[in-house]
Amino acid sequence: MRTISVEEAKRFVGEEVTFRGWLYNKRSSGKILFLEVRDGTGVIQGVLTKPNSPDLFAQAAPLPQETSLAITGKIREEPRAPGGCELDVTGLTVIHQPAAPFPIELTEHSPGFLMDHRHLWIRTGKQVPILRIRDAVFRAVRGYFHERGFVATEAPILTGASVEGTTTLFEVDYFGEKAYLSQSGQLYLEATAMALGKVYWIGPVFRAEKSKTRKHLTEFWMAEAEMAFCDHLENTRLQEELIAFVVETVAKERKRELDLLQRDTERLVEEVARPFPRVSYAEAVSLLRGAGHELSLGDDIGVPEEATLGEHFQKPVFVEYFPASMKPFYMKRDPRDPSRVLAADLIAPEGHGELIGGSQRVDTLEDLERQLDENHLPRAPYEWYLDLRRYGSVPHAGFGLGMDRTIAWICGVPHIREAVPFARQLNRVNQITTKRQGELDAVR
RNA sequence: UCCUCGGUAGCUCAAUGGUAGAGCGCUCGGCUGUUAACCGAAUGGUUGGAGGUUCGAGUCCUCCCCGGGGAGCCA
Repeated sequence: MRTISVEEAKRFVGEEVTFRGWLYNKRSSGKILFLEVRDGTGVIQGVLTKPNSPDLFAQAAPLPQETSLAITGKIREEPRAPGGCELDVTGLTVIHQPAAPFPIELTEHSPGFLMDHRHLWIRTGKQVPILRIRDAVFRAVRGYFHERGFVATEAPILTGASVEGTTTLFEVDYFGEKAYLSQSGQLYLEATAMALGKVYWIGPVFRAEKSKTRKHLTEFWMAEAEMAFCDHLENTRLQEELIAFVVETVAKERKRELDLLQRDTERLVEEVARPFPRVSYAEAVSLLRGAGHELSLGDDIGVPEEATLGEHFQKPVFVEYFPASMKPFYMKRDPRDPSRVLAADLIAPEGHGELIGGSQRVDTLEDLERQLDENHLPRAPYEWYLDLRRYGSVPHAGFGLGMDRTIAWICGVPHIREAVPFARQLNRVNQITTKRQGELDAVR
Protein backbone atom coordinates (compact mmCIF):
# COMPACT_ATOMS: atom_id res chain seq x y z
CA MET A 1 0.00 0.00 0.00
CA ARG A 2 1.30 3.44 -0.93
CA THR A 3 1.53 6.50 1.24
CA ILE A 4 0.72 9.51 -0.91
CA SER A 5 0.16 13.23 -0.48
CA VAL A 6 -3.23 14.90 -0.77
CA GLU A 7 -1.92 16.79 -3.78
CA GLU A 8 -1.55 13.47 -5.65
CA ALA A 9 -4.90 12.02 -4.61
CA LYS A 10 -6.65 12.43 -7.98
CA ARG A 11 -4.07 10.23 -9.69
CA PHE A 12 -4.91 7.33 -7.36
CA VAL A 13 -8.69 7.10 -7.78
CA GLY A 14 -9.77 3.51 -7.27
CA GLU A 15 -6.65 2.57 -5.36
CA GLU A 16 -6.10 1.91 -1.70
CA VAL A 17 -3.66 4.39 -0.19
CA THR A 18 -2.55 5.96 3.09
CA PHE A 19 -2.37 9.64 3.99
CA ARG A 20 -0.43 10.98 6.94
CA GLY A 21 -1.39 14.32 8.37
CA TRP A 22 -3.46 16.20 10.88
CA LEU A 23 -7.17 16.24 11.58
CA TYR A 24 -8.27 19.64 10.29
CA ASN A 25 -11.98 19.39 10.97
CA LYS A 26 -14.65 16.76 11.36
CA ARG A 27 -18.39 16.63 10.89
CA SER A 28 -20.69 13.97 12.18
CA SER A 29 -24.29 13.11 11.39
CA GLY A 30 -24.97 10.40 13.90
CA LYS A 31 -24.02 7.37 11.88
CA ILE A 32 -21.80 9.01 9.27
CA LEU A 33 -18.55 10.81 10.02
CA PHE A 34 -16.48 13.09 7.79
CA LEU A 35 -12.83 13.62 8.63
CA GLU A 36 -10.91 16.42 6.96
CA VAL A 37 -7.24 15.55 6.98
CA ARG A 38 -4.59 18.06 5.93
CA ASP A 39 -1.01 17.16 5.10
CA GLY A 40 0.56 20.43 3.95
CA THR A 41 -0.24 19.82 0.30
CA GLY A 42 -3.99 19.99 0.70
CA VAL A 43 -7.02 18.71 2.57
CA ILE A 44 -8.81 15.43 1.85
CA GLN A 45 -12.13 14.29 3.23
CA GLY A 46 -12.36 10.82 4.68
CA VAL A 47 -15.75 9.27 5.27
CA LEU A 48 -16.87 6.35 7.42
CA THR A 49 -20.19 5.07 8.76
CA LYS A 50 -21.16 3.48 12.04
CA PRO A 51 -22.94 0.41 10.62
CA ASN A 52 -20.07 -0.46 8.27
CA SER A 53 -17.17 0.12 10.66
CA PRO A 54 -18.36 0.52 14.24
CA ASP A 55 -14.88 0.23 15.80
CA LEU A 56 -13.32 2.84 13.52
CA PHE A 57 -16.29 5.10 14.08
CA ALA A 58 -15.90 4.89 17.85
CA GLN A 59 -12.18 5.54 17.55
CA ALA A 60 -12.47 8.52 15.21
CA ALA A 61 -15.54 10.28 16.61
CA PRO A 62 -13.89 11.84 19.69
CA LEU A 63 -10.61 12.89 18.06
CA PRO A 64 -9.93 16.62 18.46
CA GLN A 65 -8.72 19.11 15.86
CA GLU A 66 -4.99 18.72 15.01
CA THR A 67 -4.75 15.09 16.05
CA SER A 68 -1.87 13.70 13.99
CA LEU A 69 -2.82 10.48 12.28
CA ALA A 70 -2.60 8.15 9.33
CA ILE A 71 -5.72 7.14 7.45
CA THR A 72 -6.02 4.37 4.91
CA GLY A 73 -8.71 3.59 2.40
CA LYS A 74 -9.80 3.59 -1.20
CA ILE A 75 -9.99 6.88 -3.10
CA ARG A 76 -13.19 7.64 -4.92
CA GLU A 77 -14.24 10.53 -7.12
CA GLU A 78 -16.84 12.47 -5.20
CA PRO A 79 -18.13 15.83 -6.38
CA ARG A 80 -19.66 16.53 -2.97
CA ALA A 81 -16.27 16.39 -1.25
CA PRO A 82 -13.92 19.38 -1.14
CA GLY A 83 -11.23 18.79 -3.75
CA GLY A 84 -13.35 16.42 -5.79
CA CYS A 85 -12.35 13.09 -4.29
CA GLU A 86 -12.86 11.32 -1.04
CA LEU A 87 -11.41 8.47 0.98
CA ASP A 88 -13.50 5.57 2.24
CA VAL A 89 -11.67 5.04 5.49
CA THR A 90 -10.79 1.46 6.34
CA GLY A 91 -7.88 2.05 8.70
CA LEU A 92 -6.85 4.77 11.14
CA THR A 93 -3.75 5.12 13.31
CA VAL A 94 -3.55 7.94 15.81
CA ILE A 95 -0.02 9.29 16.18
CA HIS A 96 -0.69 12.00 18.74
CA GLN A 97 -3.92 13.16 20.25
CA PRO A 98 -3.84 16.71 21.72
CA ALA A 99 -4.94 16.93 25.34
CA ALA A 100 -6.13 20.54 25.05
CA PRO A 101 -8.31 22.16 22.39
CA PHE A 102 -6.35 23.67 19.49
CA PRO A 103 -6.28 27.45 20.04
CA ILE A 104 -7.02 28.37 16.44
CA GLU A 105 -10.67 27.80 15.69
CA LEU A 106 -11.82 27.75 12.11
CA THR A 107 -13.97 30.78 12.78
CA GLU A 108 -12.87 34.35 13.16
CA HIS A 109 -10.00 35.65 15.27
CA SER A 110 -8.47 39.08 15.76
CA PRO A 111 -5.07 39.82 14.19
CA GLY A 112 -3.43 40.22 17.62
CA PHE A 113 -4.59 36.79 18.75
CA LEU A 114 -3.55 35.19 15.49
CA MET A 115 -0.08 36.75 15.63
CA ASP A 116 0.33 35.58 19.23
CA HIS A 117 -0.30 32.06 17.90
CA ARG A 118 1.49 32.43 14.58
CA HIS A 119 3.33 29.13 15.09
CA LEU A 120 -0.07 27.40 15.05
CA TRP A 121 -1.96 29.81 12.80
CA ILE A 122 0.26 28.82 9.87
CA ARG A 123 -1.43 25.41 9.83
CA THR A 124 -4.83 26.81 9.02
CA GLY A 125 -6.90 28.28 6.22
CA LYS A 126 -5.15 30.56 3.78
CA GLN A 127 -1.80 30.40 5.53
CA VAL A 128 -0.74 27.11 3.97
CA PRO A 129 -1.40 28.20 0.37
CA ILE A 130 0.31 31.54 1.03
CA LEU A 131 3.47 29.84 2.28
CA ARG A 132 3.44 27.46 -0.68
CA ILE A 133 3.18 30.45 -3.03
CA ARG A 134 6.03 32.10 -1.15
CA ASP A 135 8.16 29.06 -1.89
CA ALA A 136 7.23 29.25 -5.57
CA VAL A 137 8.11 32.97 -5.73
CA PHE A 138 11.54 32.33 -4.24
CA ARG A 139 12.16 29.51 -6.71
CA ALA A 140 10.98 31.59 -9.66
CA VAL A 141 13.30 34.47 -8.76
CA ARG A 142 16.26 32.11 -8.41
CA GLY A 143 15.33 30.34 -11.62
CA TYR A 144 15.12 33.59 -13.53
CA PHE A 145 18.56 34.77 -12.46
CA HIS A 146 20.13 31.37 -12.92
CA GLU A 147 18.86 31.04 -16.50
CA ARG A 148 20.30 34.44 -17.38
CA GLY A 149 23.78 33.61 -16.20
CA PHE A 150 23.71 35.43 -12.88
CA VAL A 151 25.94 34.04 -10.15
CA ALA A 152 24.31 33.59 -6.78
CA THR A 153 26.43 35.17 -4.10
CA GLU A 154 26.02 36.41 -0.55
CA ALA A 155 26.35 39.71 1.25
CA PRO A 156 27.17 39.95 4.96
CA ILE A 157 24.42 40.51 7.50
CA LEU A 158 26.76 41.95 10.12
CA THR A 159 28.32 45.18 8.93
CA GLY A 160 30.87 47.35 10.65
CA ALA A 161 30.10 50.84 9.54
CA SER A 162 26.76 52.51 9.37
CA VAL A 163 25.99 53.59 5.84
CA GLU A 164 23.54 56.42 6.37
CA GLY A 165 23.19 57.31 9.99
CA THR A 166 22.34 54.76 12.63
CA THR A 167 18.74 55.60 13.36
CA THR A 168 17.30 52.92 11.14
CA LEU A 169 19.94 50.30 11.89
CA PHE A 170 19.81 47.61 14.53
CA GLU A 171 22.95 47.84 16.59
CA VAL A 172 24.61 44.72 17.94
CA ASP A 173 27.56 44.25 20.25
CA TYR A 174 30.47 42.82 18.29
CA PHE A 175 33.13 41.83 20.83
CA GLY A 176 32.87 45.21 22.48
CA GLU A 177 32.56 47.16 19.25
CA LYS A 178 29.46 48.35 17.51
CA ALA A 179 28.20 46.46 14.50
CA TYR A 180 24.92 46.72 12.62
CA LEU A 181 22.46 44.41 10.94
CA SER A 182 22.54 45.03 7.22
CA GLN A 183 19.86 47.17 5.58
CA SER A 184 20.92 46.07 2.12
CA GLY A 185 23.62 44.01 0.50
CA GLN A 186 23.99 46.41 -2.39
CA LEU A 187 27.44 47.86 -1.78
CA TYR A 188 28.86 44.37 -1.37
CA LEU A 189 27.08 43.13 -4.48
CA GLU A 190 28.69 45.95 -6.43
CA ALA A 191 32.03 44.51 -5.37
CA THR A 192 31.11 40.95 -6.32
CA ALA A 193 29.68 42.16 -9.64
CA MET A 194 33.15 43.50 -10.49
CA ALA A 195 34.46 39.99 -9.80
CA LEU A 196 31.72 37.92 -11.40
CA GLY A 197 29.87 40.16 -13.86
CA LYS A 198 26.22 39.55 -12.98
CA VAL A 199 25.32 38.60 -9.42
CA TYR A 200 22.26 38.26 -7.20
CA TRP A 201 21.32 37.19 -3.76
CA ILE A 202 18.20 36.72 -1.71
CA GLY A 203 18.72 37.53 1.91
CA PRO A 204 17.22 39.09 5.01
CA VAL A 205 17.66 42.80 5.67
CA PHE A 206 16.77 44.81 8.73
CA ARG A 207 15.29 48.23 9.28
CA ALA A 208 14.89 49.67 12.75
CA GLU A 209 12.10 51.94 11.58
CA LYS A 210 9.18 52.46 13.87
CA SER A 211 6.82 51.79 11.00
CA LYS A 212 3.44 50.36 11.83
CA THR A 213 1.79 49.72 8.53
CA ARG A 214 0.60 46.79 6.46
CA LYS A 215 3.62 47.12 4.19
CA HIS A 216 6.48 47.21 6.69
CA LEU A 217 8.48 44.63 8.57
CA THR A 218 11.62 45.19 10.63
CA GLU A 219 13.13 42.04 9.11
CA PHE A 220 12.30 41.27 5.50
CA TRP A 221 13.70 39.44 2.52
CA MET A 222 15.17 41.20 -0.45
CA ALA A 223 16.30 39.86 -3.80
CA GLU A 224 19.13 42.07 -4.99
CA ALA A 225 20.89 42.00 -8.32
CA GLU A 226 23.90 43.91 -9.58
CA MET A 227 25.22 43.94 -13.14
CA ALA A 228 28.50 45.18 -14.55
CA PHE A 229 28.24 46.93 -17.94
CA CYS A 230 24.60 47.76 -17.42
CA ASP A 231 22.76 51.07 -17.69
CA HIS A 232 19.51 52.41 -16.32
CA LEU A 233 17.37 51.30 -19.24
CA GLU A 234 18.69 47.73 -19.30
CA ASN A 235 18.29 47.62 -15.55
CA THR A 236 14.59 48.47 -15.67
CA ARG A 237 13.98 46.15 -18.64
CA LEU A 238 15.41 43.31 -16.61
CA GLN A 239 13.24 44.17 -13.60
CA GLU A 240 10.16 44.19 -15.79
CA GLU A 241 11.07 40.83 -17.26
CA LEU A 242 11.78 39.39 -13.82
CA ILE A 243 8.42 40.49 -12.38
CA ALA A 244 6.53 39.19 -15.42
CA PHE A 245 8.39 35.88 -15.28
CA VAL A 246 7.76 35.40 -11.56
CA VAL A 247 4.05 36.19 -11.81
CA GLU A 248 3.51 34.03 -14.90
CA THR A 249 5.43 31.11 -13.39
CA VAL A 250 3.69 31.26 -10.04
CA ALA A 251 0.26 31.73 -11.62
CA LYS A 252 0.86 28.47 -13.46
CA GLU A 253 2.62 26.43 -10.77
CA ARG A 254 0.43 27.55 -7.90
CA LYS A 255 -2.92 27.98 -9.65
CA ARG A 256 -4.59 25.70 -7.12
CA GLU A 257 -3.31 27.75 -4.16
CA LEU A 258 -4.16 31.07 -5.82
CA ASP A 259 -7.67 29.77 -6.46
CA LEU A 260 -7.98 28.87 -2.77
CA LEU A 261 -7.02 32.47 -2.00
CA GLN A 262 -9.65 33.59 -4.52
CA ARG A 263 -6.94 35.43 -6.41
CA ASP A 264 -7.84 36.12 -10.01
CA THR A 265 -4.82 34.70 -11.83
CA GLU A 266 -5.97 36.02 -15.20
CA ARG A 267 -6.07 39.54 -13.86
CA LEU A 268 -2.67 39.04 -12.26
CA VAL A 269 -1.12 37.88 -15.52
CA GLU A 270 -2.76 40.77 -17.38
CA GLU A 271 -1.26 43.19 -14.91
CA VAL A 272 2.26 42.12 -15.80
CA ALA A 273 1.86 42.31 -19.59
CA ARG A 274 4.91 44.21 -20.79
CA PRO A 275 5.95 46.92 -21.15
CA PHE A 276 5.15 48.42 -17.76
CA PRO A 277 4.19 52.09 -17.83
CA ARG A 278 6.98 54.54 -17.03
CA VAL A 279 6.65 58.03 -15.72
CA SER A 280 9.37 60.40 -14.68
CA TYR A 281 9.18 61.75 -11.16
CA ALA A 282 8.20 65.14 -12.63
CA GLU A 283 5.44 63.55 -14.73
CA ALA A 284 4.23 61.59 -11.71
CA VAL A 285 3.97 64.77 -9.65
CA SER A 286 1.90 66.56 -12.29
CA LEU A 287 -0.26 63.47 -12.80
CA LEU A 288 -0.87 63.29 -9.05
CA ARG A 289 -1.61 67.00 -8.81
CA GLY A 290 -4.15 66.50 -11.56
CA ALA A 291 -5.70 63.74 -9.45
CA GLY A 292 -6.10 66.12 -6.54
CA HIS A 293 -2.98 65.48 -4.46
CA GLU A 294 -1.29 68.49 -2.92
CA LEU A 295 2.23 67.80 -3.99
CA SER A 296 5.13 69.94 -5.12
CA LEU A 297 8.29 69.06 -6.98
CA GLY A 298 10.72 67.72 -4.41
CA ASP A 299 8.06 66.08 -2.22
CA ASP A 300 8.22 62.37 -1.66
CA ILE A 301 5.65 60.18 -3.33
CA GLY A 302 3.87 58.87 -0.24
CA VAL A 303 1.50 56.04 0.37
CA PRO A 304 -1.74 57.73 -0.84
CA GLU A 305 0.11 58.89 -3.96
CA GLU A 306 1.36 55.37 -4.66
CA ALA A 307 -2.19 54.10 -4.36
CA THR A 308 -3.37 56.68 -6.89
CA LEU A 309 -0.64 55.65 -9.33
CA GLY A 310 -1.63 52.01 -8.89
CA GLU A 311 -5.27 52.81 -9.59
CA HIS A 312 -4.42 54.98 -12.56
CA PHE A 313 -2.30 52.40 -14.35
CA GLN A 314 -3.74 49.14 -12.96
CA LYS A 315 -0.26 47.69 -13.51
CA PRO A 316 3.15 47.87 -11.90
CA VAL A 317 4.52 51.29 -12.84
CA PHE A 318 8.07 52.64 -12.93
CA VAL A 319 8.63 56.07 -11.48
CA GLU A 320 12.06 57.19 -12.65
CA TYR A 321 14.48 60.11 -12.67
CA PHE A 322 14.02 61.38 -9.12
CA PRO A 323 15.64 64.60 -7.96
CA ALA A 324 19.12 63.71 -6.73
CA SER A 325 18.42 65.35 -3.37
CA MET A 326 15.76 62.72 -2.59
CA LYS A 327 18.00 59.75 -3.21
CA PRO A 328 21.12 58.20 -1.71
CA PHE A 329 24.71 59.07 -2.56
CA TYR A 330 25.58 56.15 -4.84
CA MET A 331 23.10 56.84 -7.65
CA LYS A 332 24.44 58.15 -10.94
CA ARG A 333 23.28 61.56 -12.13
CA ASP A 334 21.45 61.77 -15.42
CA PRO A 335 23.94 63.29 -17.91
CA ARG A 336 21.03 64.99 -19.70
CA ASP A 337 19.88 66.63 -16.45
CA PRO A 338 22.34 66.37 -13.55
CA SER A 339 19.69 67.48 -11.05
CA ARG A 340 18.12 64.04 -11.28
CA VAL A 341 19.35 60.47 -10.93
CA LEU A 342 19.21 57.38 -13.14
CA ALA A 343 16.94 55.53 -10.75
CA ALA A 344 13.54 53.92 -10.79
CA ASP A 345 11.09 52.60 -8.24
CA LEU A 346 8.57 50.00 -9.31
CA ILE A 347 5.22 50.63 -7.65
CA ALA A 348 2.89 47.67 -7.27
CA PRO A 349 -0.79 47.88 -8.17
CA GLU A 350 -3.51 47.41 -5.54
CA GLY A 351 -1.72 49.40 -2.86
CA HIS A 352 1.11 47.00 -2.11
CA GLY A 353 3.67 49.77 -2.28
CA GLU A 354 7.13 49.91 -3.70
CA LEU A 355 8.28 46.51 -4.95
CA ILE A 356 11.65 47.48 -6.39
CA GLY A 357 14.12 50.28 -5.93
CA GLY A 358 16.97 50.37 -8.41
CA SER A 359 19.49 52.64 -10.06
CA GLN A 360 22.53 52.96 -12.19
CA ARG A 361 25.46 53.53 -9.82
CA VAL A 362 28.05 56.26 -9.79
CA ASP A 363 31.05 54.90 -11.68
CA THR A 364 33.77 57.53 -11.36
CA LEU A 365 35.85 58.20 -8.29
CA GLU A 366 35.43 61.97 -8.53
CA ASP A 367 31.62 61.83 -8.69
CA LEU A 368 31.39 59.31 -5.88
CA GLU A 369 33.65 61.36 -3.60
CA ARG A 370 31.68 64.48 -4.39
CA GLN A 371 28.33 62.81 -3.71
CA LEU A 372 29.57 61.42 -0.40
CA ASP A 373 30.54 64.96 0.55
CA GLU A 374 27.19 66.35 -0.57
CA ASN A 375 25.47 63.83 1.68
CA HIS A 376 27.76 64.75 4.58
CA LEU A 377 29.10 61.22 4.78
CA PRO A 378 32.64 60.40 5.90
CA ARG A 379 34.93 58.83 3.32
CA ALA A 380 36.87 56.54 5.61
CA PRO A 381 34.26 53.78 5.97
CA TYR A 382 33.77 53.81 2.20
CA GLU A 383 37.40 53.51 1.18
CA TRP A 384 36.84 49.91 0.11
CA TYR A 385 33.79 50.99 -1.87
CA LEU A 386 35.76 53.82 -3.49
CA ASP A 387 38.35 51.21 -4.52
CA LEU A 388 35.74 49.77 -6.89
CA ARG A 389 36.06 53.05 -8.84
CA ARG A 390 39.85 53.03 -8.68
CA TYR A 391 40.41 49.67 -10.35
CA GLY A 392 38.63 49.10 -13.64
CA SER A 393 35.39 50.89 -12.89
CA VAL A 394 32.57 50.20 -15.34
CA PRO A 395 29.01 51.43 -15.80
CA HIS A 396 26.87 49.22 -13.60
CA ALA A 397 23.39 49.07 -12.19
CA GLY A 398 21.27 47.02 -9.88
CA PHE A 399 18.12 46.83 -7.84
CA GLY A 400 16.48 45.36 -4.77
CA LEU A 401 13.15 43.54 -4.90
CA GLY A 402 11.09 43.27 -1.71
CA MET A 403 10.16 39.59 -1.65
CA ASP A 404 7.50 39.82 1.04
CA ARG A 405 5.62 42.67 -0.62
CA THR A 406 5.79 40.83 -3.93
CA ILE A 407 4.31 37.76 -2.28
CA ALA A 408 1.57 39.79 -0.59
CA TRP A 409 0.66 41.31 -3.93
CA ILE A 410 0.65 38.00 -5.81
CA CYS A 411 -1.41 36.35 -3.07
CA GLY A 412 -3.74 39.34 -2.85
CA VAL A 413 -3.41 39.46 0.94
CA PRO A 414 -3.68 42.98 2.28
CA HIS A 415 -1.15 42.68 5.10
CA ILE A 416 2.53 41.77 4.73
CA ARG A 417 2.51 39.84 8.02
CA GLU A 418 0.69 37.01 6.25
CA ALA A 419 3.27 36.79 3.47
CA VAL A 420 6.10 35.74 5.76
CA PRO A 421 6.17 32.75 8.13
CA PHE A 422 7.19 34.71 11.21
CA ALA A 423 6.80 38.46 10.82
CA ARG A 424 9.04 40.73 12.85
CA GLN A 425 7.18 43.95 13.48
CA LEU A 426 7.46 46.98 15.71
CA ASN A 427 5.86 45.29 18.72
CA ARG A 428 6.62 41.71 17.88
CA VAL A 429 10.00 40.12 17.95
CA ASN A 430 8.43 36.77 18.76
CA GLN A 431 5.13 35.00 18.23
CA ILE A 432 3.96 36.89 21.27
CA THR A 433 4.19 40.61 21.82
CA THR A 434 7.28 42.11 23.41
CA LYS A 435 5.12 43.12 26.36
CA ARG A 436 4.01 39.60 27.06
CA GLN A 437 7.54 38.34 26.47
CA GLY A 438 8.67 40.66 29.29
CA GLU A 439 6.01 39.25 31.60
CA LEU A 440 7.11 35.71 30.84
CA ASP A 441 10.76 36.59 31.45
CA ALA A 442 9.82 38.09 34.80
CA VAL A 443 8.19 34.81 35.83
CA ARG A 444 11.29 32.75 35.04
C1' U B 1 6.59 60.11 17.33
C1' C B 2 1.52 61.65 15.82
C1' C B 3 -3.77 60.60 14.57
C1' U B 4 -7.70 57.11 15.25
C1' C B 5 -10.50 52.88 17.07
C1' G B 6 -10.47 49.35 20.75
C1' G B 7 -9.37 46.10 25.58
C1' U B 8 -15.96 42.41 28.89
C1' A B 9 -16.28 34.21 29.22
C1' G B 10 -10.93 30.11 25.90
C1' C B 11 -12.33 32.99 20.95
C1' U B 12 -15.54 36.88 18.30
C1' C B 13 -18.61 40.45 20.14
C1' A B 14 -23.36 42.77 22.92
C1' A B 15 -24.89 45.46 27.30
C1' U B 16 -29.52 54.32 28.46
C1' G B 17 -24.89 55.34 34.91
C1' G B 18 -29.21 50.65 37.84
C1' U B 19 -29.31 42.20 38.51
C1' A B 20 -22.90 41.25 33.05
C1' G B 21 -25.45 38.56 27.85
C1' A B 22 -25.16 36.01 22.91
C1' G B 23 -22.70 33.16 19.12
C1' C B 24 -18.58 29.93 18.50
C1' G B 25 -15.17 26.40 21.08
C1' C B 26 -14.71 22.63 25.05
C1' U B 27 -18.27 18.73 27.61
C1' C B 28 -22.89 15.77 27.26
C1' G B 29 -27.19 14.18 24.19
C1' G B 30 -29.62 13.76 19.07
C1' C B 31 -29.09 13.20 13.74
C1' U B 32 -26.59 8.36 7.35
C1' G B 33 -23.90 13.27 2.81
C1' U B 34 -21.66 16.95 5.91
C1' U B 35 -18.93 21.55 3.58
C1' A B 36 -16.65 27.07 9.45
C1' A B 37 -22.69 21.07 9.24
C1' C B 38 -27.14 21.29 12.07
C1' C B 39 -30.56 20.72 16.65
C1' G B 40 -30.84 20.50 22.17
C1' A B 41 -28.49 20.95 27.08
C1' A B 42 -24.69 22.21 30.36
C1' U B 43 -20.15 24.85 31.43
C1' G B 44 -17.88 29.35 31.50
C1' G B 45 -16.70 36.57 34.42
C1' U B 46 -11.59 40.16 39.72
C1' U B 47 -15.18 43.87 32.52
C1' G B 48 -6.44 45.58 30.93
C1' G B 49 -4.21 48.39 35.58
C1' A B 50 -4.27 52.50 39.27
C1' G B 51 -6.92 56.50 41.05
C1' G B 52 -11.38 59.69 40.93
C1' U B 53 -16.82 61.38 40.32
C1' U B 54 -21.51 59.03 42.02
C1' C B 55 -26.42 56.35 46.42
C1' G B 56 -24.62 53.16 42.44
C1' A B 57 -19.35 52.64 37.16
C1' G B 58 -18.19 47.59 32.03
C1' U B 59 -20.33 52.53 30.95
C1' C B 60 -18.28 59.18 33.00
C1' C B 61 -13.15 61.74 34.25
C1' U B 62 -7.45 61.49 34.86
C1' C B 63 -3.03 58.77 34.25
C1' C B 64 -0.64 54.27 32.74
C1' C B 65 -0.25 49.51 29.98
C1' C B 66 -1.53 46.64 25.71
C1' G B 67 -3.65 45.68 20.81
C1' G B 68 -5.87 46.98 15.74
C1' G B 69 -5.91 50.59 11.71
C1' G B 70 -3.50 54.80 9.47
C1' A B 71 0.36 58.62 8.94
C1' G B 72 5.24 60.04 9.29
C1' C B 73 9.75 57.55 8.72
C1' C B 74 11.44 54.13 4.84
C1' A B 75 19.23 52.71 -0.20
